[in-house]
Parts: sequence; C-alpha cells; structure tokens
Amino acid sequence: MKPAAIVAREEASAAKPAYVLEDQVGHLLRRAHQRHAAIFQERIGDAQLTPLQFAALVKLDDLGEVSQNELGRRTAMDAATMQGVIKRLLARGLIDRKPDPEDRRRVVLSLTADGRALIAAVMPNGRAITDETLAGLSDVERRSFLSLLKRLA
Amino acid sequence: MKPAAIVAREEASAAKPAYVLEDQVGHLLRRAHQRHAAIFQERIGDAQLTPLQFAALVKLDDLGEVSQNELGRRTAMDAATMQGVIKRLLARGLIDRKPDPEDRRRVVLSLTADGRALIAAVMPNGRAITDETLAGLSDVERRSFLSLLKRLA
DNA sequence: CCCCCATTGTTTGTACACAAACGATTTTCG
DNA sequence: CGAAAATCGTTTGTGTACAAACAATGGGGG
Repeated sequence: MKPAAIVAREEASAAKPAYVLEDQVGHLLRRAHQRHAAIFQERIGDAQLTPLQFAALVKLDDLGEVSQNELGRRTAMDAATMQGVIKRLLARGLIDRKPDPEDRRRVVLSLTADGRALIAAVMPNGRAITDETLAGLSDVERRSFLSLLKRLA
Repeated sequence: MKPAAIVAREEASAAKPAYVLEDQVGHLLRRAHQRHAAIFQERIGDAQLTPLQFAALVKLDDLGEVSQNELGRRTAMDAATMQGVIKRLLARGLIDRKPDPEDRRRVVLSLTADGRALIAAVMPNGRAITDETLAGLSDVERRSFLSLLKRLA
C-alpha cells in the first residue's frame, strides 16, 4: 500500500494534469518581453526614449515621410497607441507633422534634425540591446530562435 | 556618373548598415506577445478574464494560500500591477483575502468556490490557446522554441 | 452624380507595467 | 536590546495596448 502522501500527490496530478504556468508560451513571451524592456531602458542611453518611440523613429528614418496610420502599421501599433507615442515625440521636437496636401485626412510625419541626430546616436545601443537580450544563446541558437519567433509573430 | 538617386541610396545603406526593425528580438517578442494576447482574449471563454488574471488564478489554484507579494513573484508581476489584478478578481468574487495572523503586514489570498469553478472551466481553453499560439510549428520546433525562450526569460 | 463604404485621425475607458515614494511591520545584527 | 535594514502592501505618475465610438474626408458603384 502506498503512503497517503503519494496517493494524494497522484490524485492531484490526475485531477490537474499539469498546467504548468511557467511552461506556457504566453507566460514565457511576457517574461522575455519584460526582460528585453528592462535591458532596453538600461542601455538605450536616453532615459526618456521607450522601445515604441525608438521603433517609430527608426521606421521614420527608413521611410522619410509617412502618414500616422501607415507608420503605425509598419511598427505594429494601433491608431490609439500611436497618439501617445507621436504626442511625446512631437513634444520633444524629434518629429515634424504637417497636413498632407493630397489627402486632407492625413498628417505627414518626418524626423527633425534633432530626431535624426538622436536616432543616429542611439542606434548602436539598439544593436547592443538586441545582443544582450540574446546573450546566453549561441549564434546557431540565435538564428534558430529568431526564425521560429518570426513565424509566431 | 551614377544618377543621384542611386548615390543617395548607396550612401544611405553605407551610413546605416541595416538596422531592420522587423528582425530585432524586441520587436518580434512584442508582436508575438500581442498575437498571443489576441488569441487569449478570443478563446479563453470569459470576456472579462485577462492573461494576468488567469495566471494569478492558476497559481492560486496550485498554491492554495499565498501572500499578495509572493503570488506576484510566482506570476512575474510587480507589486503595483498586482494591486489592480487582485482588485478586479476580488470584485468578481473569484478570490478571498484575509489578514495573516502571523505577519500583520501580509494578506493571505485564496480562491473562492467561484474562482475554483472558473479556473476548472477555462483551463482547457488555456491549453487550446497555447496550442493555437504555437500553430505553425512542428512538435520538434515547439520544443526547441520553448526551450530557447525559457532561457531568454 | 450621389450615396455607401472605407480610411484617417481622435477620444474615452479599461487593463497591464514599472519607477518611486510612503507608512507599517518584521527581521537582523551590532 | 535597539537601531538599521528589509519586506509588505499602497498610491501616484507615466507609458504601452486595444476596443469602441466619433467626425471628417476620400473612393467607388449604381
């Protein structure tokens, strides 16, 4: 006859066939994202700049001029989230905003000289952040992980 | 002599050696997390229940009774975030809260009967959500991805 | 041509996420 | 023992994240 403690443990694992929070993708994605955000904040080199603001500046640097919604699509932010991000970048004078003469619904966004200077200055830190986030994985593992992650996103 | 447009493009790619936003871990983690959150909301089967609330209930179900901070550590939420999550679970009558007689700083949390019933009801959906999030990856790829992700988190 | 429909940008409301500062308690260590 | 340090829970402030509803504009199809 098995000891009561073991019977109880077996019953428990029979009743709850192991939903281990720590093994769920969602939980792990959330924690990995948290860790990345912490690394970002620590190393981006500009205390006010957030990951989303950085992403918006990078894309704006790539594209030159874009409408607000278009920039949102390119950076995976919805229109409401965009509002806040754009407002803060405008307040810091990092981007410019003007009406689109060809479509009066649109506003055209672009980097200011300050914006271009900032993005040039912190870009290397962006690379370092990516690198530190992936520290602990070998080159092969990094490639494999990024390729799988891309398929999930 | 090269056309100005091509010179400009070459200068651009020389000056900016390809920081491709779409390839950065941080951006991909954020997008994967977004996608998971959308799947969660669609399939958890309780419109009010969020991923964090679900996580808190699962852990509470595992642990029985815990203090608020302890539960926060187990679910990777900080104390301030915990406030809101606990407040909403209390408001729905899914958890109980009582002072710890042995440590007057602490509050002891536990599931109510409603909380236990809800978690039992939605647990299968939790599994389905994990599965759908990983849809597109083979079994081998899933194991590999989760193991790498765990090392990043 | 005009009406329906889509798109653009905005606002409001809810829910994470965390820093920072706080009062109350408990623990530790000199 | 008693003061310093640590822990617990709370509040405030800023910044994502998204649903839902809105006014204004643009594009088509009847």
